[in-house]
Amino acid sequence: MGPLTQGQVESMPISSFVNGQCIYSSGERAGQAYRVEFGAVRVYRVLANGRRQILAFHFGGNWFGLQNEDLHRSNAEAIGVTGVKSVSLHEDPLIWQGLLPAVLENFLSAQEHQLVIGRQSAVERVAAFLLEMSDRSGHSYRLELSMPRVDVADYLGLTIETVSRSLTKLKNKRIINLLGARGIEILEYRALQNLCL
Amino acid sequence: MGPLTQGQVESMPISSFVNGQCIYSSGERAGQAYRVEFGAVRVYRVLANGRRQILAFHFGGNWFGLQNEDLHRSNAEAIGVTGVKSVSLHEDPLIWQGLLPAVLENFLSAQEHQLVIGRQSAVERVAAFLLEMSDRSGHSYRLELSMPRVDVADYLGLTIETVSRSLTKLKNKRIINLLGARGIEILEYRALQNLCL
DNA sequence: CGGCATCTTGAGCCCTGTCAATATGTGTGG
DNA sequence: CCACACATATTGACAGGGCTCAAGATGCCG
Repeated sequence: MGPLTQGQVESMPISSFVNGQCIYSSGERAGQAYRVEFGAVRVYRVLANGRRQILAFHFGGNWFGLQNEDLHRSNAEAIGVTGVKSVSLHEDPLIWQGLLPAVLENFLSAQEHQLVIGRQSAVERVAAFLLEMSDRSGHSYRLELSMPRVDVADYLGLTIETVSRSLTKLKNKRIINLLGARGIEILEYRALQNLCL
Repeated sequence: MGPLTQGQVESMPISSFVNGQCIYSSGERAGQAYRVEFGAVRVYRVLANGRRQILAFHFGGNWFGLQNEDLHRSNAEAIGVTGVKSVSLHEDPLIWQGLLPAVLENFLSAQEHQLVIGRQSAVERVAAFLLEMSDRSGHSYRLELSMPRVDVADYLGLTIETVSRSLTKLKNKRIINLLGARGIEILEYRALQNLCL
């Protein structure tokens, strides 16, 4: 991803996390950039009343935790067994050059997601989510979601019940198939795309 | 903002735009970074069915249009009479160094906004919006919104009717006062903050 | 002062959240 | 390999917040 950081990152050891383990949390001192090696990561924020919004999911190769400020404003947790490499942002100011593409990518994803949660209905959001997951796992038609329904809901700004109902609707329309609790089979890729228009 | 770009930008001429005029639009060739000199800018995307989501508002000093890809994915329009300076991103690759803080700032704003449109009710969104506008105009208690209701609605993922009703609710609670169509007087700053928790 | 855009208010409905019960799946220990 | 227990997911009934459609009010500019 970042050409300049390539060597510096590759030489770092992998930190391993178990399911649900915190990688960093809000209020902590920042100063590291992280890259997922295996597994998955959720980055989220919580409102005072307990409502949670997942800002992004990160999978193998994705960078996260990129920020200038000294304190973290969000939390990052492992989803399942997860490996992460990290580099310090303070030591070498030039490190940012290599990370810029990653920052822009994260920024673009955030904007993309604004559109989904701002202007789409429940089924449309779920459809968009399935497409995103499919695309990020190499456009595969069969995939295992790495996160539970709660995470999907908090990512899409919905409740787990609505997510579940939306999935059922898509299943009844023969657009997808549900394989167990986490498995998804996409039967009509185009139909999903049409829902996101 | 960007120390390295300071000189290069200052020497650029100001391009002027009238209300509603397009600065760039989706599909166009990118390659410029823009900075608002006076006036305001809305950056938005439109879904195929016509639904619009405003991703961000930009005011004096704010950078926008920052992206790596060759094509724009969003539209930028002037709100009122607006002046903009721009620098080319291709000529000098080092230009990005100075722009990095601006990118991170835009990224952070996008995340902040995800929380608002993902997990807050109508009144809460409007309250958050008023606070944002107040903060960005120097924490003033009296302000003139530079954009019409439809822009506020498309920014917050609501309809103009709901925005209007939410403002009325805040007025009835003596938290704000409405001064004409665009004027806002904040009576209870803390009350607004409490709504956004 | 008149005309038009913008904003507000009202009535009704639908989508999604809430609360509650049931079902499914997973992992552990016998 | 099965039984049990717990976590996770689905389904149902109901209520409420926000959207839609429609009318009226306000403000702005010529």
